[in-house]
Formats: sequence, structure tokens, C-alpha cells
Amino acid sequence: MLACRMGNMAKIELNEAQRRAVEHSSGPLLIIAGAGTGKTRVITQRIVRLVEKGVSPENILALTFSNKAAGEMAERTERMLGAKADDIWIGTFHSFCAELLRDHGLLAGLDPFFTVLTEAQQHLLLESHLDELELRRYALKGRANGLVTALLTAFSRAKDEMITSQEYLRFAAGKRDELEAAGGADDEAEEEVGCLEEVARAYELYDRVLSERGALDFGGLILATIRMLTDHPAILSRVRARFTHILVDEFQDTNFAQSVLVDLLVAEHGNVCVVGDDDQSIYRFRGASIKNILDFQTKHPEALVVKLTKNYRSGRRILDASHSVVSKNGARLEKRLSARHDDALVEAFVAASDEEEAGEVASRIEELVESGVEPREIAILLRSVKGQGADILKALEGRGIPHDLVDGALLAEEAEVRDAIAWLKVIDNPFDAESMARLLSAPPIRLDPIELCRLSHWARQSRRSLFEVAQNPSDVGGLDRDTGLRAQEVTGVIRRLAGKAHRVTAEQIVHEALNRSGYRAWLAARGPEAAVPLANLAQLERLAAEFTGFEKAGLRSFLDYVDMIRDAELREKGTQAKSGGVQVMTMHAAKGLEFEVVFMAGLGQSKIPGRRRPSAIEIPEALLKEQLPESDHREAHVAEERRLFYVAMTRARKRLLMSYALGEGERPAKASQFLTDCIDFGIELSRARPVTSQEGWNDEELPALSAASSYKDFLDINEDGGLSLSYSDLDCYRTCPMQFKLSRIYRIPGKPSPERSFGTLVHSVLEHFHRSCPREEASFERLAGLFEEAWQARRLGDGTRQRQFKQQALDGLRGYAEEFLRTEAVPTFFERDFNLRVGPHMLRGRVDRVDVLPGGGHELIDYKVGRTWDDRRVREDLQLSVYQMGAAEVWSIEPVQLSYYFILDNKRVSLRRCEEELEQARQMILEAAEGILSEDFEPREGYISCRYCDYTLVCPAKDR
DNA sequence: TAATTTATGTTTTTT
DNA sequence: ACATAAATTA
Ligand SMILES: Nc1ncnc2c1ncn2[C@@H]1O[C@H](COP(=O)(O)OP(=O)(O)OP(=O)(O)O)[C@@H](O)[C@H]1O
Repeated sequence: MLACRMGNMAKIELNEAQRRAVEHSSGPLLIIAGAGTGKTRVITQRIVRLVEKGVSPENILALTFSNKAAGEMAERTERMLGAKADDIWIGTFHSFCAELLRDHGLLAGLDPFFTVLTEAQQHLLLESHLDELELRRYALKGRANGLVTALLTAFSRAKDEMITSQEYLRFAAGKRDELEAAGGADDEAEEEVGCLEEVARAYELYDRVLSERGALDFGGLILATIRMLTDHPAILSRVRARFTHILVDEFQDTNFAQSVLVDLLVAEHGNVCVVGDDDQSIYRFRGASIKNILDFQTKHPEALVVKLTKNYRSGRRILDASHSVVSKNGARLEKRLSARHDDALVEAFVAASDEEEAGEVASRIEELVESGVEPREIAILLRSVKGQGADILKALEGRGIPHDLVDGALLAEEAEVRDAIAWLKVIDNPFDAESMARLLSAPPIRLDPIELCRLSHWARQSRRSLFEVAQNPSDVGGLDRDTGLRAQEVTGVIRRLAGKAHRVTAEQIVHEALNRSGYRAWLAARGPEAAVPLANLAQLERLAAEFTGFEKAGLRSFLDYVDMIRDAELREKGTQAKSGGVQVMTMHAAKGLEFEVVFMAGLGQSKIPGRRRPSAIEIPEALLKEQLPESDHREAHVAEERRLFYVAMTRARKRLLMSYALGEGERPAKASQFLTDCIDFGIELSRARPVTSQEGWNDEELPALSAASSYKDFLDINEDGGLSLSYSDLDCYRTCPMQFKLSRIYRIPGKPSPERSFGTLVHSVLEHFHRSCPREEASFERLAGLFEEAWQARRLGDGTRQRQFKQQALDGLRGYAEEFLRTEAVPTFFERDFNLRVGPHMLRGRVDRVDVLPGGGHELIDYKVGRTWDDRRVREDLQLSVYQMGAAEVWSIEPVQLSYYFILDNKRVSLRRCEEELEQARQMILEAAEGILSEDFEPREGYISCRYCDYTLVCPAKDR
């Protein structure tokens, strides 16, 4: 059978340029393979020809970037050459280096039993050693693990550029000397040098920890190989003798270190064939250096250069339009692709909103599919799936169009994995209410939401945990008997597992939990549709096994590890469902693929090119060894995004549809400059059909209404049908309706956090201070004494955070006391309540402090313990408006001034709302109350709000 | 034209 | 929260 295939494939057609590239015998060869010009065919054929011409297969080395690319190349050569192909070395740069190091490492004095660390393991190692350094400059701000991520990215980039930690340290020391020589007190330069030193020290520490462990990271594999080959000429010549013919795929994506490695390998025989397309270089952010392909001819003047320009994929119009985009880049190898066919249509449209754009894309796809196009032959390419994918997926789902999100599955975000995590978290800590709530709602128990509310409310009332209440379900009024029994049963399973958890490894407990919980069995019983979830659970077990092997730690650490993987967005990939539907993916993921029809959506100027985003820690340009440093970062960024746009366009065979949305903001969004290039070229821009109300929203309305009557039992509703809410309830709903549902209706308790404890502490200390001592007796010492007492009484502890906060708080309180003694305002009321009527609703509020000012007017003060808000936040804030109305209508006090007092910064921000603003506030309150009554609990995923939310594990919006 | 205010949008991925 | 691009003002 093989022979038969070989016979067919051996006569593969090649055009003239392809043939030249394939037949070229020895010496350097640069194949500039434009998009769709048959690069794959040429590489495979070239390998075949080398073998036919008598080159021994084991002398051939073909290097790729991804395992996938290596696998495909191996498969093709196997098909052509049969068993002979087995001896050809086809692999990634990294796998090649790893093998060389294992084979020859001993000779070079290296440990051949080194391990290669995954990204997550790199995090574990660095994180556990970082406190040895006592870094001060880079505070852990933003995302948790932000510092570790930033450092590891920087180390990885440094290795791409062959910069060692020693060089980094030396560079930092040099800068320090310069600074000192200059004398003077330049704070900014001092800060910069300080940062440099800290990064350098962390880099040195990281590499030391790795080598002590006998471990290498990915960049380390390349560097160690280069070092081995340079330091040991004997090994180098053996390797050179072995690999006499070397091919490198996607050469435009090689980084500096990889190019050095290739140079080292081919220096003697010069039989190096590199294939790539400078116009498709889109991985600069991970070290790809387009310079390698641009300078190949300078490095190898004798090289044969073959340009493949006959495009076998796209119709003429597509190629012409894409050329009008990419040709605007300077510093590119000029090439003009020619089309084989004329069957191509390029269109563009603009929509009013993202939803409308998505709707238009979906309805055009519907038409295409009806007219006979295979869904799998249609792709939707986005700059960012994370940011832009939701609307598109929703539109496709709404119309029942089958689709696959390519490469989108992250293990830690899959619903079934999150269910399993909930089990594990409860096993680790039965008082974890959020996890317990998820566990009870999930299979196999599948507690009805209303029953969960009953349990949870009873837990609140009886001051017990959800777990304890589930243990004694008969106490819960109104609970369905059967439900109660199932909940009770599950607590037994959890207790047994918990009893075991601290005696066994993470791997074992994960395995047991999946089985004993009945979760896996429940899935398995669902049949084929559960194949993907089951695979993901198996993957979770695999992760636990790997973790156990690496850390020898228990369940708690494993759970932290999984949280870290999620927070740092490390790509532990889950299994992806494949339905053969419309292919939704990033433009990056589309590289190398082709489709009959391509939609490029979300093409606003702010999305592509968007703004340049410098990495958190940039490698100093002076350390780079190539003369690459781009003079203009913005220009380099736009050029890269232009190439990305070009890559996306050239994926289409026959139809290309580009679109963007104006958006609902005050300023209409602008079209991407690349889309504008297309329009200037002659592509027609039309207007999307506006969404008709029935199109987008056919789902969900009914179930929400039917559920409406049931949740009413858990809301505080008065006789005339209005709601009774506290200001904080209102604020919660406005932040995220789903958060409101989980915290106020399901009554899942929030998680205690140091910030929260600090906040309540400061509030109560201030109340006590003012109530207990008149101005004559007041002093900072008195206040500090009360603070200290309260601190002790609450046992807040003295960790780093605690000490830091304490210092800040005392500084702030000193200012507070001074201010208090200086002014003549008389604090008159403390923690004073009101209950304000707004329409049919009642809104409760509590004002921290009310002062009578010297002129006789009143000032309402609310303490804030945290960073001072910016103007905008204060302007748009609702709280003081509510207080102003409350004071006026309930206490008959018209305050002359309302203030936020930011205690830690000792700053007061004051305002007074005018009637118009108060009316707006009333409207907002009514709107929120209506939303609650109509059971609108749509999650609102905000950039900030999700980060501080206590309910991310139960939140349905976070399930993939 | 330069300075200031206001609105906007928060990636991409492999080893 | 924060940086940055665009719009507005001096
Ligand atoms: N000589 C040829 N005659 C006919 N078809 C060809 C020839 N060479 C290549 N093709 C076809 O051209 C198409 C594009 O080839 P391939 O996917 O290898 O492109 P590519 O160069 O890798 O493109 P890109 O860089 O855009 O991914 C394939 O369908 C391939 O079969």
C-alpha cells in the first residue's frame, strides 16, 4: 500500500521556482515562500530529492517550531519515503537540543538526566525562592503572580537574545557605577538602576535554582546546546558530520539564539536551507527576529535565493487587496504574488455595535451555509478571542450555527474541571461556602437553586456553615426531603475524603475525589457527549500526578497551583470539542491554514494595530546582541500588526469579509488603518443591517420570567411591591448582577480578606474615638492607643502585609487627628442610619459621621480605607448622592457638603450634588431595583470587578 | 502649537 | 488601575 501511495505522490507537480528550490544541491538556500505558494510541498519534496540523490536520511535535519509542524512534516515525508523517512531527524528546535544534550551532555560535563520545566513549574520554583531576595521595587501589584510572570517573561526573552544572568548583573553594576559617577540625586535614574539590579539578581537566583535542581527551561535548552557545542569542538564536529543537510521551517520566526545555533551547525558545510516569509513574521513578542531572514543573503552571499510567488490558494482580488496592505511596510523582501484563479470576492462592512457586527457575520454565514458552503470551510478570525470572541460565539449559538473555538480550551476554565475543583476545595476546607455551593449545584447532586437558597439562608440564620447545615438537612424549613437526604449523603462522602486528604498525595486525592464523588460516573453515563469533559478530568488527574512528582506536596498546594495556573493564564490546554463547524480563532492561530471563506471581524483601529503594550519588564536595548533596536517602537508595532492583518487576509480562497463596529461610546470607533488601506484600494464598505429585536434575543427571556416568582421569597419585598435594599446591596447589583444574586440571594458569604478586616477596624476605631472622647481630650496618641487595642483584640496578626498596613494606617490617623484638632467642625452623629423611600422602594444607608460646621451647616462624611479615588470615580459615584437624599428627606438635614475621607492618604474629597444629579441618582436606583425585581442577573464581566469578586468559582460566566 | 482634559480599552503563543 | 490616544482648550 505504501508503495502504491509513493507511486502517486512521487509525481507531485512543481512549478519552475519550486523545482529550482527542490533541486538545488549544496550550499545555502533561501526560499522566500509567499503566502499560499506551496511551502509545505517544497520542503517535503526537497527532502525527498535529497534522499533520492543519495544523501543518507540520517544526515538530514529539519527543524520546526511546534510539535504540530514537526508531526505534519514527518507524516508527509513518511508518506513519500516510507521507512527511509524514519532516519530523518524532523523535530522542534527544543526537542533537537534536548536530545543533543542527553546524548553528548556527559562528555561536556552536563547532567544528561536534566528535566525540562513547564511554565507552571518555572512559576513554582521562582515563586518559592523569590522572597530570599527581598525585592522592593517591583511590588506585587495588579494580578497576583504578576511579578513572577513578568520576571519569567523577561528571563525567557533574555535567553532568546542569549543574555546570561551574569551579563545582566554586569550591566546593572555598570549602570550603578555610572549613576554614582554622575553624583547628584536623580531619583528617576536611581529607581531605574534599582529595578535593573533587582531583575538581574532574580535572574541569577532563578538560573541557580534551576541548575541546582538539574532543570532547564526552554530557552535554557538552546543556550546550553550552544555552549556545549562552542566549548567542546569534538562534539561540534561530530554533530556537524552527522547533520550535513539542514532545513529550517518558518525561518522568519527564529530568534537570535536559534539563528546562532543554526550558524554553528552549518558553518562548515553550508548546506542550510531556510524557508520563510518575512511578510508573515508575527511572533516578535516572543523573540522572533525578522532580521534573520532579511539578512540571510548578507550572511551567505553565495546563497541561492528562490522566491515562490505563484499562489495556489487565493483569488486575484484577495491577493491584490492583501498586497495593498502589506506593501506599505518598509524593510521587506519585495514580492508580488500571482493568482491562479479569479473567483474571489472581497467585501467590508461597518456595524453600529459589536453585537450587530457579530449578528451580521452570523447571518451571512447562515446564507453561505444554506448556499452549500461547508461550515468547516468558513473561518472567523479575530485579533483577540479573549476580548472579542464572546459576541461572535453568542451570535453563532443564537442561530444554531455549529462552530469550534480553535485552541480556546483552557483546562482550569472548563466547567467540569471547575466542578472538580469545587469538590477538592471543599475536601480541603468544608467551610468554603462558595465551593460548597458549586458542589451542591453541580452533578451528581444538582441541587435546585431554590433549595440551595433555603439551605444557605438557614445557614445564615443559624450561624452555621453551608456544610454543617447540609449535614442536618431536617432542620431546614421548607426543604424538599429527598434533596435534603442527597445533600446529607454528600457531606458523608466529603468527610471521608477529607479524613484521607492529609495522608495521601494530591494525585491520589484527586483520583479518589473524582471517583467517590460520583461525578465521573455521572458524566460517563451521559454517553458520547461527555467524552470531552471526561478527557478534561483525566487531564486534571495528569496535572495532579505531574505536580505530585514535582513538588511532593498535598491537596492544598495543588489547589494553589491550579489557581496560579488560572491567574497567570498559563496555557494548560484542555481538550477541545470538534464539531466540524465554523472555525473561530485568533489571526495568529490561523497562520498556515486556509479556508474557502474568511471573516475578519473586530477590525477597529484600536484593536488592530491597537496600542503597543510594552512588557512589564523590558530588556535593556544595550544588552541586545543584534543591531536590531528599533528606533521607533510604535512603527515596529504597526508593521507587525500589518503583517498579522496580511496573514489573516491570505487565508481565504474565495471570499473575504472584513468588518468593524462603531461601538456605543461617545466617539465612534475608527476603522483599522489596514482596513482603510483596503478601502482605498477599492474594496467596498457597506453598512450592516441593524439587528431586529427578535434576532439576537430569542433565548433566555422565558426561563428568566418563569424563575422570577420563585426568587421573590428570598428578597425583602414590602407590601406595595417595592424592594427593601441597603446601599451596599444596590452597589453590589450595579457592580455585577450575578454577584448580587450569589451574595444577596444565594447568600454565599464573601471571603474574609485582610483589606476588609482593616477597613472595618478603622471604621470602628474612629467611631469609638469620637464617641468616647470630646475634642479637649482628643489626641493622636489617644487614637493610636485605641487602634492598637482594637488591633490586638481582633488578632489581625503581624505578617508583612499587616505590618505594612499598620504603618500606613497610623500615618493616616496621625494626619486625621491633627486635622480634627485644627478644625472647628463638631462631629455630631456617628453611624447614623436612614431609610429612604425611592419610588416604591426603601433604601437603607448609614453615614459614618455628620459634622456641624462653624457656620451651622452640616457635612456628611464617609470614611474610605484604601487608595484615593480619581475624579471620575468620585463624579460618577452614587453613594454620596444617596446620602444627600437620605439626610434631606429622612433627617431634614440639607448638608452643605458631603465628603469622602480617605484615611490612609489623609485626603478629603468633598462635593454637593445638584437637583439634576440627584434625579439621575434616583433613576439609577429605580433602574437597579427594577432589574432585581425582574430577575435580571446577567453577569457583568468587568476588568476590575471580576478580580475582586469572591464568587469566581461559582460564577457561570467563568465556565467555558 | 502646546498643554490639558476626556474617553477608551485592556493581546498574540510555543517550547 | 492605568497608560495612552484623541479631542479640546489656552
Ligand atoms: N505546484 C503546485 N501546483 C498546484 N498546487 C500547488 C502547487 N504547490 C502547492 N500547491 C497547493 O497550494 C496550496 C497552498 O500550499 P501550502 O499550504 O503549502 O502553502 P504555504 O506556502 O504553506 O502557504 P502559507 O505560508 O500561506 O501557509 C495547497 O493547497 C497546495 O496543495
